[in-house]
Amino acid sequence: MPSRTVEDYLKHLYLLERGPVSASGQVAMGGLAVAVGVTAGTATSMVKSLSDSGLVDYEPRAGVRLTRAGTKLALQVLRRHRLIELFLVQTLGLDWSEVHEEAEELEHAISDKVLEKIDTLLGHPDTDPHGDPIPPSTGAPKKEKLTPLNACPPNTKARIARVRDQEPAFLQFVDKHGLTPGTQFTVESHTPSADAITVRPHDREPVTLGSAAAGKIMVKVSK
Amino acid sequence: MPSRTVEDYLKHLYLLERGPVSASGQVAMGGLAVAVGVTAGTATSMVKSLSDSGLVDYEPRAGVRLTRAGTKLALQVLRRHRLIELFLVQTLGLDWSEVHEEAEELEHAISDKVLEKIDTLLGHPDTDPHGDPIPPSTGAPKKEKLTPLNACPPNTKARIARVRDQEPAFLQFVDKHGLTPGTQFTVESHTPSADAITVRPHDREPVTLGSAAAGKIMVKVSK
DNA sequence: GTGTATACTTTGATTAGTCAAAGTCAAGCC
DNA sequence: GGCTTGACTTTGACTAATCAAAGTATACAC
Repeated sequence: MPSRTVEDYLKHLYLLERGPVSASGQVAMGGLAVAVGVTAGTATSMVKSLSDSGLVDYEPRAGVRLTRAGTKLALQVLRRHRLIELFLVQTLGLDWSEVHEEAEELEHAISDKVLEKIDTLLGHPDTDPHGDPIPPSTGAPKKEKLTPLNACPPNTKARIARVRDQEPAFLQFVDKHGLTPGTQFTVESHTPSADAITVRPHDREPVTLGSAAAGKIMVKVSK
Repeated sequence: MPSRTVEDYLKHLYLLERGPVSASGQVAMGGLAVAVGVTAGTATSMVKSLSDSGLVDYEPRAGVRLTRAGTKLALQVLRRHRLIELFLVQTLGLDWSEVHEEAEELEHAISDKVLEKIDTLLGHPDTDPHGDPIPPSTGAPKKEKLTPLNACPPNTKARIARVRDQEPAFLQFVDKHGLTPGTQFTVESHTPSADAITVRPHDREPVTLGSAAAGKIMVKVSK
């Protein structure tokens, strides 16, 4: 049974590997250290020990990459995290802006038995409240082709699929303007020079976002 | 925020203080070490540090006792533990024989916010699935006057109030014969020389228990 | 090509929690 | 009163995880 520390490193490695910043598939030590919230030296020594356990491939000064075994464990952690988030929102009625924090703790404490009960109770969902895919109990999550909102030209009709940020303030903003996953909307205008994009969610007032914010919102364009 | 180790020591100290074996109110180091599952030396050094934090009073070679602050923390842990147990049984449908183990982990991971949501969802219950009182969010649990089943003479009519054991096998036995908290029953016979007591739960077949087993079942005698 | 900034690694120290084994105290027994 | 026994405490060592600071490598700039 890996320690919660190990689980955290693996989880963040997985997210960084598939994240927007990943170029070569190798994750830089600096980025990992920031993600996990430790100093660079700590990350180096921990990665060496993960490497000894066969969970990552590590090339000094080049970067880290999860092995198959490491990826499998990371997906299990992510599954727990995301099912817990959804459970907290749907069953216990917490606000979606606060469940990420809660799940950070619970993901290391919950047993498989309880997790599968939750999965059943929720009807085997495949995304969490932020639209992030919930990995199945074995294997990798299926990936959908999504477009960042800041890449959508005017008049695009699409559906919010995913909000890639866990900042409570941002999530509350998104919620307030009806941009939660599942919402249909139309791009009203997009002015790259002004760094702004205006969208009108279905049945709602239009809202204008800066490009950085819009980049965190992934959408599924209607055919 | 106390570590989970500290929480565990405090919780066990509380249970030992009120437990059947407590004579002077002071808890012996040996008993504490066994309860927490560490060696005696470890218990000694941990208790010294709890004493430095003002959570216990410690007299070397005499024993330990929770301070007011320590008791308060212990009650918070116990509240979490017992609410989680009930939640796992009622909301997620786990078997009562297995929830103790699950709650041992979750009690250290759950936030106050989530706990209060659970409390509300369950309708502010005051006992857990084993009949153990759930301490209120502040203050001590109110205590009910209960009698151990092995102290009941024949023809006593009573209600099962509490089952003081967490062994899955015992709990499954109790469940199978309908001796769960809340059940009304009559004592059919009690033969101290044979160390046996036979009870008939309402609407069920009679069942015979040894004195040790019966001593773990606390009942509320009908007036 | 040499130099320097930046990213990374190494080193040494620290903390929490643990165990095994050696040491000490106190109670009761002869 | 001295001895033994068992409970407790002390000591020394270990592991996992961490940081700060010193050391090293690489890439890029010129």
